[in-house]
Amino acid sequence: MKKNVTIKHIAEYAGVSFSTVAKALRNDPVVNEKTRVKIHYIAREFNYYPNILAKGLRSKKTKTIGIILNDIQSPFYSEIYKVIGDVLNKQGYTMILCDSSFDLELEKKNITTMISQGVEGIIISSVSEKSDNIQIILDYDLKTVFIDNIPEFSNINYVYVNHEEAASLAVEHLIENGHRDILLLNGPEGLSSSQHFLKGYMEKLRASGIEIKNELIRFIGISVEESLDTLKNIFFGKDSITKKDFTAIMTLSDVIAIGIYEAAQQLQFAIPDDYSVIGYDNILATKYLAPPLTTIHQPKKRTGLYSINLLLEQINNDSKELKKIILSPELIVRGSVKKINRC
Amino acid sequence: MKKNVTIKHIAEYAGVSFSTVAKALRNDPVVNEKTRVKIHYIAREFNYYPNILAKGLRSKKTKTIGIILNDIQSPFYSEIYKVIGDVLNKQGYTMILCDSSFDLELEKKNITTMISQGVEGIIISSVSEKSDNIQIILDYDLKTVFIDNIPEFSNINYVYVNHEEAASLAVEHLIENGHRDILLLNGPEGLSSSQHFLKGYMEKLRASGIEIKNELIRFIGISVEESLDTLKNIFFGKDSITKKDFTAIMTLSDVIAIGIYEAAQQLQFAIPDDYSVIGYDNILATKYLAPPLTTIHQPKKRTGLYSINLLLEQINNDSKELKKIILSPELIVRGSVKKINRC
DNA sequence: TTGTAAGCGTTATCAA
DNA sequence: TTGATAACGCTTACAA
Repeated sequence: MKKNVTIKHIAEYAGVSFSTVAKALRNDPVVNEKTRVKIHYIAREFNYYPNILAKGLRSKKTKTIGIILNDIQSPFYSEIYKVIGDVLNKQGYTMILCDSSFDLELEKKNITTMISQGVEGIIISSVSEKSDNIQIILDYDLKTVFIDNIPEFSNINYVYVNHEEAASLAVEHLIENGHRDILLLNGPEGLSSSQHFLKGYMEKLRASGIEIKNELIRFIGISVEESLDTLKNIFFGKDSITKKDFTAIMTLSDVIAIGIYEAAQQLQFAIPDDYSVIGYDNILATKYLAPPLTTIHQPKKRTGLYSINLLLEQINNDSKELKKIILSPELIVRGSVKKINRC
Repeated sequence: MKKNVTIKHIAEYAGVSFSTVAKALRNDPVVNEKTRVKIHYIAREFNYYPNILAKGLRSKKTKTIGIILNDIQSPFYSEIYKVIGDVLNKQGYTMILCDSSFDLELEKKNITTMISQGVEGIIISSVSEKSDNIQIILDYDLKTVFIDNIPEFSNINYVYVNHEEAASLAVEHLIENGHRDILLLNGPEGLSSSQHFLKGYMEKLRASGIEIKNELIRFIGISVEESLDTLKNIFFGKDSITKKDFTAIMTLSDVIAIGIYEAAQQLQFAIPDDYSVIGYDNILATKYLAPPLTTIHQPKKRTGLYSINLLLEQINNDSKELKKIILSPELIVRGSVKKINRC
């Protein structure tokens, strides 16, 4: 790495003191117009890059914010942080992105790293709703917006899409189409989204007078593979239920739903003729699947926008005011649910 | 933000000097085992988070690396930086992610920000192959691995998937299936990937004795929308060509191909009966589209893995050795190409 | 309008 | 084995 050009070098060359350079570079009106211009010119000539570390160390302004998610590859999250990144870029902030992979230890490491890095704030989709990790954030008084779940702490900002309502919407649509035995391919059991989703599933079923069967509720990782494996086991008789025990499948994520499409190919069943399927998230590709996936839309762009605006507002106004935003999901009817007549 | 706990606070409480604390925290064997343990204990009690800014300022080791891409939301890139992030996390590095949106000015800003942030190295998919931006990187002697294109500078590390070969593979497959009039929905004209891809397209056509028609070559943004718009214009007679002028479409990206699927829905044509389609990248969802998309696979995981390993190697060994890796794409035949008999 | 000096939280060197 | 001190590059009073 080449030795860095600092304000001292510029000062020396310009024949002024380094604090004058500092002021000139910040366009402090106190400095003479001529010297200001000259110093800017020299800085440019010398390829001067201000050292954010030094700046941050002194002023506590690092112009950096952290994003901590459980799966940065997921199209769901990437749509969210895309808009966050755009806003940040416009405001001169940089974004540190971390993946917790649904792991509390990793999440803890990510949080402490963020603190060590001196971020001005974070947006986090936490692994759990009441872990010690959240306490770390609270203790440190780190400016934070939670997304995708609602931690069980009152003094917290969040932007949340109502997963319970989403599950309710899905169950309702399935029931309207004659389904009663609905296999739920949920996310990991420890994940709060899974719990909210489960709650919506159960309550809607109960409200409709349909018996809840525990064997139809599965907690799996959010991936094509785990979804596929689950169905394989069922089809190959390695499971407590058989392929006759349900007529519809709903999932916590479109990615899991895609796993069902893969299973359909491998196990030779038809969607929606053999099983109706409803996903969740409404990621880009779902519209073009065969058949187009009926799913529950999450307002991802708004989640991103609201969360970053909330965070920036807190940072800029040093505000302590709590903001809680709950967004509603929306049913998108396409072609993966079929009306059936029960005997 | 709460006032930070520093080694000075710990030192005071422990009744030792702060430099002893520093050594103890780094497990320097020179310090007495008892004091070492005591200091670690206190640090933990006090919620001490080492200040990376100060550390970086002093030691030049920020444990941070930067990733600069043209579209962080793209499933293609996200698969790449997912593996990069995993490796980084394991090694105690953090990742700054920036989006250049195919814009040279934004890219420049991203690069200078990275430098200002004191990253130890960057992985970049540059907008162009010979911009001043690359010169900035070279001038600063910033440790860098280029991906997804090959800048026209000799002293550079890269991991590149041969786009020319990819286009060639696509054209070949189309020709084998009887197609001669192949609409190319390429990326932005200024993008080097587009140029490589174009070259492969043209050379394969030429080698096969097929006339190259310039009207069949289109440079568009990599998005569903622009792809859709292009086809709409053609269908609505707002273009120099008509819908009869081609029998197949190939694209620089699966995302563009998805735009064709959208167009098929809106404009009521059938894939592959009316048009054969070949994509590029092989992103997750393509396998489940209707019909499953025939595409050219890019080894994304390997691109990520090789590039981060290359970079880390450079950083850790302070090596100046140049490494150039070229990976080969691979044709994935699925259902979106149909054999036709020309009259 | 410009310069001086202290300090941010570390690391690293040298002395005790 | 521990402590004092300078330095990293910047911001920010305060003095000139």
